[in-house]
Amino acid sequence: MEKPAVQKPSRVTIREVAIDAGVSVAAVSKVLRDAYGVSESMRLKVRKSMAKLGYRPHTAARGMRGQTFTLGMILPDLRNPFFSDILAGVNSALERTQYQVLLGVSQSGTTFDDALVDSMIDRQMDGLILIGPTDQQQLLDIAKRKPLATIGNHAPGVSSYDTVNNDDYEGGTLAVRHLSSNGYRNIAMLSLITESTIITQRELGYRREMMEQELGSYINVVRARQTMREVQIAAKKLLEAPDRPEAIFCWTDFIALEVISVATEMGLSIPRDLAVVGYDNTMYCDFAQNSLTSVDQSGELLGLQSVRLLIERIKGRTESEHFVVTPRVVARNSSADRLG
Amino acid sequence: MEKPAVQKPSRVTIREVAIDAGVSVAAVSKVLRDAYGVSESMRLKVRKSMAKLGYRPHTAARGMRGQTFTLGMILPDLRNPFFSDILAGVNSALERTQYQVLLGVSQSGTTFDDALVDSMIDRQMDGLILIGPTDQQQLLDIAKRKPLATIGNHAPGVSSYDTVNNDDYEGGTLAVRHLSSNGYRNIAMLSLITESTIITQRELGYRREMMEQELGSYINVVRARQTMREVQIAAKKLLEAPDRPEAIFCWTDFIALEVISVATEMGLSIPRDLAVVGYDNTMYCDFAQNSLTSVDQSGELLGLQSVRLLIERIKGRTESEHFVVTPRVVARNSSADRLG
DNA sequence: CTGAAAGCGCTTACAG
DNA sequence: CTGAAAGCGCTTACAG
Repeated sequence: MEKPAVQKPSRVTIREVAIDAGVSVAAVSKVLRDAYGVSESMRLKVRKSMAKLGYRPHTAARGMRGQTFTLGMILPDLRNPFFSDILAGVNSALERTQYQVLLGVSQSGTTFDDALVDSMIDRQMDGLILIGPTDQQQLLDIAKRKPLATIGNHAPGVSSYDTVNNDDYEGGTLAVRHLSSNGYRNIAMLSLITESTIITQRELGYRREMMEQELGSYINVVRARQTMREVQIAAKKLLEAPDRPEAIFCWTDFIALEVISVATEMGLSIPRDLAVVGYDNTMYCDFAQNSLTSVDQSGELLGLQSVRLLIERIKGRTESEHFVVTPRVVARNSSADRLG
Repeated sequence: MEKPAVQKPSRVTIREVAIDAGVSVAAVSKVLRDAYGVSESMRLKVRKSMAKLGYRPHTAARGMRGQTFTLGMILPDLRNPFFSDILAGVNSALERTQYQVLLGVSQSGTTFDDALVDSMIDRQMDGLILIGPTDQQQLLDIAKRKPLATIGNHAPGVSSYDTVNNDDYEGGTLAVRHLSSNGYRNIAMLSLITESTIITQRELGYRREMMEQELGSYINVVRARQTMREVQIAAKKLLEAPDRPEAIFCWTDFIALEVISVATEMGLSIPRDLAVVGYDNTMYCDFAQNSLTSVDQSGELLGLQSVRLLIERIKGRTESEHFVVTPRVVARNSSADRLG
């Protein structure tokens, strides 16, 4: 390996701060960590020297013995604007702390990319926020190694890590109730091929509420992978069937938009010929050409809570917390009242 | 600060590998780094012990003296699916290397959030890929501290860092040429309030080609910030003017979709009453309800090249490289031929 | 309250 | 080709 071209302008270290302030290296370290056992006058002196010299703690060195004050967050992809909402919440929770969040994107399917998880642990992240996959064995293994909080993974019985979720069962219920009260009866669900507990819950909510509304004979759950091609095929199949549904409840907005696209290309009109409801209430729902009704699960709140719980756990909490927020339907034109 | 609850299962260190393999610690380090001066037999022995013990290098410790094999990438936001294309290219470039990429999101406007940049440097990232802001002074300062490559920043004269871009001037030119050849004459541009060189180039290409097509009298550049509200206001103002444009060229897809939304709500039909062209050719262009013509700048290629250049620079290259890819128009219904 | 010293897990000259 | 030793910039018991 050749010599790196980086010409380090010799970083200011804790030692130089100590000399400048006329105190010991240990003292500076204590001030840095806000540890107890330091007099006010020393604290002031040290802070002054830090500012004067432009001292910045060296994260790798801190990580060798203590914390890195870095949280790792893994997203399943970067296409779904829902993650932008979550991140907004994460950032606002981090604002007044020493922590920073660094993101990784795991392209894999039902589990997190082990290489990425390992790499975050190798980099001494203090804790992990994992979004998406719900392989319990993997999550339990990770929780053994690092403080962990998940988003989008129902595991109410787990004690070794924290979870943050919206009530997906309720979300499925609300979607059906909304469509039913707007006059739709033949309501299908376009779901995801996955082991994910959140998808399972949405499906369950859909099924139960269909029964509840005495629409049990219309229950129809079609599952597809999260690729454009597979979604198109699934949507076409639904729309070309002799008992074409009057409405389709989709597991995420992204997919709902694709369904609108397929329906439009088939000459169907939304919502006259077909109503569509999505999930996540992302910004694309608001566009007039979509005007997509969607279940809002408060991404920002989920992000905020995940950070709060994770930092608590890093600081020593050992019992688990499982935070759940109630979703709500944001009605738009794509599911307008049939009679209206 | 309380004691962290992490029960480290005592990581396998380089020392234990050395003992197991019956060699020195230095030897293991050399094998780890693929450094020269190690016999084949020793290399084999060491690798075997590493595998047997499940050794994983401790990134923070490596970072204290050498490299961390971590690249930092900063995105301006998570809403634009264009960044997903870039990341796909980044990942495929990284596939056969030891490097990993970690993402940060900087919400600020015309410069990168210094706190985020500093934090990546504090964390001993080996190099940085920065997307978006183009404050030259800031970029030059960063380049002094770390190997740097930018995406979406034209700086052909700079020698201290590398740049990767599409030819935004050509992109602006192509958009106008496409619209003009499809019969549109009164073509406005909806641009971004920014110092960004890529926006400047797109505007310049737009203006020059309008002149070239003898449409100079129609030149009209309106600038707005990247918020829904401001874009709506700007779009409405354009569409309510007495000399309403026949076509609007938007600086990114995202904004183009919002223009379609505003136009649709005003009762205008796309493309009969208004043609729209976007930029980035993101996946949302394909939806039938959008069917948005867009300038494709090959995000994947940009991501790939940025990694290639950055790693070269980390390995010691000091002259700069400025990679430019030629964009192309992907025509869809939103700009269909007026006569057709 | 304050500080000297050991040590975190590596890499890097430097001898051999 | 191989290894002993110093050191990267911090934190952590442990004395004082």
